[in-house]
Amino acid sequence: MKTARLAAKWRKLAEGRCADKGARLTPARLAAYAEMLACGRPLSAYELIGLLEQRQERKIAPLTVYRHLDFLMQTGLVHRLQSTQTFLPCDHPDHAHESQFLLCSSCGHVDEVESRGLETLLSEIADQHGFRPDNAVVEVKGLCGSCADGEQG
Amino acid sequence: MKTARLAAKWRKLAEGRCADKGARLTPARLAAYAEMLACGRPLSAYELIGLLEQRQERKIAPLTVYRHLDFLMQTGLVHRLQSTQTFLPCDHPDHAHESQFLLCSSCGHVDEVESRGLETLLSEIADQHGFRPDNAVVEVKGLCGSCADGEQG
DNA sequence: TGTGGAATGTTATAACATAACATATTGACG
DNA sequence: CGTCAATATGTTATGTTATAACATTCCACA
Repeated sequence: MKTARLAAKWRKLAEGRCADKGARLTPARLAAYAEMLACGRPLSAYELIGLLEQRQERKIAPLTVYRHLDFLMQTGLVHRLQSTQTFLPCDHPDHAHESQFLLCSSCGHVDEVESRGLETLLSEIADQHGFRPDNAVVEVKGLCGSCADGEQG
Repeated sequence: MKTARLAAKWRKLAEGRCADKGARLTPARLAAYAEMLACGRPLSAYELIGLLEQRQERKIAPLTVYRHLDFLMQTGLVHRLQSTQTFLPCDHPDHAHESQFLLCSSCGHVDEVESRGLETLLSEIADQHGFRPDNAVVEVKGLCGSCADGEQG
């Protein structure tokens, strides 16, 4: 199968993550992951299908790609952005974590950040409401540094 | 038009919000809003269509309802939950604000909370990354008080 | 009372996601 | 090695969410 090139470092990390869980990082799954890494921006499932079809010169059913995405999310290699219905490779695949995202509405760039402080505060807020939190979606829309600069000088 | 009953208090608030913006709270828009308030839980657009069709005994095109939802969101009367693709009437329609949500994955109940502290922290985090925030999606999934209690005694 | 902007109606289609079932691949184990 | 069970993939169809393009109606205001 013809796949996007994937730096050895990322591949090692991905294989490590899967091995930990007894999960199989098959060629098809790796191909989807590599394509996402190569792209460098969030992709919708159907954009990803398009890229993979182009690369592999064959039809791929949506379900196939959704299954790969589910797998990659379960292993923590990929995140889903709820506010744009897109998927993004994790920026810190070397450890499990909750993430927060800064989405630039101008250039589409997404920054993945980790703030223990924010997670703590969210827990406290939940607690105040008698709520037992499981996981939190935090997606901030705005302008990234470059776009904000460009806008006013 | 046959619409769900809407407490005078909410109606006043809604009319006030619209008047402020020179927006017209038409019967159809009011009907959609009333139906959502009457329901008491988040609704998908198509669920709302179903309820309205039942109430009014006629077909309603998706686009119609999406337009009403867009209007209600612009006026701040309704929020959209990104992680479930559903819509929920605002719990504090008497003032503009950013909201955070606690979504119970067991009973479906959603609590809308406001935390200035959280908003401040999000701003700080954005600032640290040279990001200029516009608005933030914060949706915490977990178990509400009743469901958490029920689960373990 | 006409007229222009806002709102709604109508039809069609795009975009996102999963169901149900068949087949193939893998790996553990006798 | 063979075979069985589990996992992964393929195929077809369908369900769900959302918008496009254009016609018509409503309503405030000159």
